[in-house]
Amino acid sequence: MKITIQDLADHLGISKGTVSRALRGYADVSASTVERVQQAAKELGYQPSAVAQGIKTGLARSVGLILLPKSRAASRPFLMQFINGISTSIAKHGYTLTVATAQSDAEMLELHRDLFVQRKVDGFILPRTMHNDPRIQILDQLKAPLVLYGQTENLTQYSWFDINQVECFRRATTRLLDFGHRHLAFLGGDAPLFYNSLRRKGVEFGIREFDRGEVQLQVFENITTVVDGLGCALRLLQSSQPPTSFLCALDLSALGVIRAIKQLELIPGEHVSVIGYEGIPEGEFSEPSLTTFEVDQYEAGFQCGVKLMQLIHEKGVKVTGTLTMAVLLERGSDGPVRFNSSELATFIRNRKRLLSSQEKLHRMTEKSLRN
Amino acid sequence: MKITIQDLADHLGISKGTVSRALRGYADVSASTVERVQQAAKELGYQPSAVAQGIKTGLARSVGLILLPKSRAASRPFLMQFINGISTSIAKHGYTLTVATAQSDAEMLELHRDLFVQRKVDGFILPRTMHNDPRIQILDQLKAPLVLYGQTENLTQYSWFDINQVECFRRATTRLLDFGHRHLAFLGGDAPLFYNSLRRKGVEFGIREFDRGEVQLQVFENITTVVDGLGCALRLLQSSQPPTSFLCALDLSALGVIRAIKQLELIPGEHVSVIGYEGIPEGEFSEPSLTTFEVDQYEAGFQCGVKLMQLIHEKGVKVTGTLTMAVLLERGSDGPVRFNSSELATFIRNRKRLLSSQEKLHRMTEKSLRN
DNA sequence: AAATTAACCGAAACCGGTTTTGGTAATTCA
DNA sequence: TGAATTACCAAAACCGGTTTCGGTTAATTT
Repeated sequence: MKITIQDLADHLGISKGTVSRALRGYADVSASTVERVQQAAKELGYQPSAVAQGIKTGLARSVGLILLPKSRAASRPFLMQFINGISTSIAKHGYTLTVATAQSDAEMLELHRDLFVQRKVDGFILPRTMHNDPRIQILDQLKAPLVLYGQTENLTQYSWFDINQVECFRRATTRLLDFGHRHLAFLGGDAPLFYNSLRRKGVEFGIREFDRGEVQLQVFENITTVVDGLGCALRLLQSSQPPTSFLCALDLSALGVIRAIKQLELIPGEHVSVIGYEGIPEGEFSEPSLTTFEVDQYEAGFQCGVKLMQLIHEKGVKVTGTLTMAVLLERGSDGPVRFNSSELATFIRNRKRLLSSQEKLHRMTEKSLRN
Repeated sequence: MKITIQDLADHLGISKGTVSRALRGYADVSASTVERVQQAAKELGYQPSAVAQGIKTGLARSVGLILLPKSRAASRPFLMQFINGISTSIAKHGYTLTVATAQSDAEMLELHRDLFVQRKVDGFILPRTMHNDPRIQILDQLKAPLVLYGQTENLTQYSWFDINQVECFRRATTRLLDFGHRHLAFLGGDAPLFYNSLRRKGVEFGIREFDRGEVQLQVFENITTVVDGLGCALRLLQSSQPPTSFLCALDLSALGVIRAIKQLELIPGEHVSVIGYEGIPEGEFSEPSLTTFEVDQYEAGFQCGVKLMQLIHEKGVKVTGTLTMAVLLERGSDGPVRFNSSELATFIRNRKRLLSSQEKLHRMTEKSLRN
């Protein structure tokens, strides 16, 4: 059925060793033979079996990416472009991407081990790095090449790629402080993931640089979805000391915050400011559009792929870490402070009280417009 | 470094053939030997190399999924759960998923051919089926096992899985007609993809069943993003014969339509109805929430995986097609017709004219509330 | 012209498994 | 008790490649 190297050799009347050497570009094959072999390979559609090649070279020519779909919120938006980036960079080396999913942390670790021990993959890309990431420990034992997308402890031992999230959130914070905000809330994401502490650290740096004692910061964690952000912001805004601005670790929660602000009949970007992070498409079309940092997920995947190829192919190569910046998209959800926290609290209280009368007015307007 | 079957055999003092037969469950190995081998394998952490196994069996134990990231809009939301479904079902057979991305249609075809000829994958899952899908033609030539996610021509020759989209859109249409709508717009998606004609057909069936001559349908295609839907709906609603309801082939465009309705100061679900398809998370939290059909992408991936495993392993197995239903989520974006098309047109015209005065009124309300 | 050297290629070993073949020892049957 | 099975396992062949080794022929050097 499928044509093998022996078929090709028989067809040409030469030995399969010579065919192999001709195709691999060895010097001890005459130019005319190389030409004949290449020609025949093309005509007969011969391509060497990656499986058979792998047995001798010890390489599967595939890299592993293992996903945990239960952590749905954060991994969904970035997946396609990240995969695209990885796939594109490793394809240059004849590599493909093996994607597997695990339903639990334990299964995830098992999968990493099994895929490598069974030689289904030659190395791994680890997204969503955690504190003391258990994947790293296992793969270290197996001496499996790996590249982190994200940072963690003992970074000098690994190749990694990441966005400088500390700097992003420092800038975002400075921006809000420059706008005159003095009551900030930081809505963190998945607490066990390393990014979360980086982003919080950025906020704290920004405040520390600036602080003359009058800045208030409230910190929350595990706010990962629109609903989380909505609920958290509703609660905070109706407290006695509401924040006048929100720094959100994730765009999704930022969109929830915007929704909360609107639900309270306030204007996001005027009465309350919001800044997100990630650059998901929905942020562009929300009302107002979301001020956020746009992360190039394609580039992230691409760089991770490049680094992994280096680790696998260039022996003795040193590990490398790369830190890049995300782009701040200055859009409509933040701006100069209008009220301080106390004023905002009063405003919100009054508004609530008058909501019914406003509703009534609204209805009247509606009615008058109807004909 | 890595332990091989020979290492294990040496360690046990038996031949590697016996080790292999013991692990594969052959009958001509004594129970005690099987026990010893399994024990030692576990202790030494031996797992056979999938690469080496593959050379004899001719199988790579991997299935291919090739994505076209340029068609970003439609493939993004469904990817994670679809991959999860595939991966979960094929993992039961020791299979993994090989994901690759192509930047053009030509590259996509090449990739399919190469991955199969190089034995990197044993078969393919083809999402987003097209009319006369060129992938099928190529894979047929190679006799590569394949499963379609979606339908196409000559369906009896292939295994496939799909949602009964004709029925979904027939029901959606009937629903709107029962609500009293008589002016419908169908915003189709990617025209070359097969799903698009199915969904349109469903709409047409629904109308034909019902029609007493008074139903008007406008059909559009290639409305695949929020922006597309927004633009299209804005234009239609401001025409002289605006539709009172929108059937959208994609949730994303439906969200755009909702936005357009709100931009015209109309209330979605009251003044104008919208129904989407796919069940993306954003639809749950839009205002109003989107009435749509929820597609179980995990299940789709799972079934595609199951069918592909059948094709690969059970020789002489017949191809099978499966059609399931999506669940209609009756939410807030549709409802009984309030105005007919002419009335709606008038209403929108008046509203536009009065927009400035309403704005003024609004501002006054704002002001009065501020203190 | 003889001796080297270079060019080229076939043969064989090898990679890590699976599967077939064949042989020995123990058991069962006549 | 001898013959025929049966149980078990070692050895070898095989899968489809890669790579090493060694030999033949032609070209170059002395």
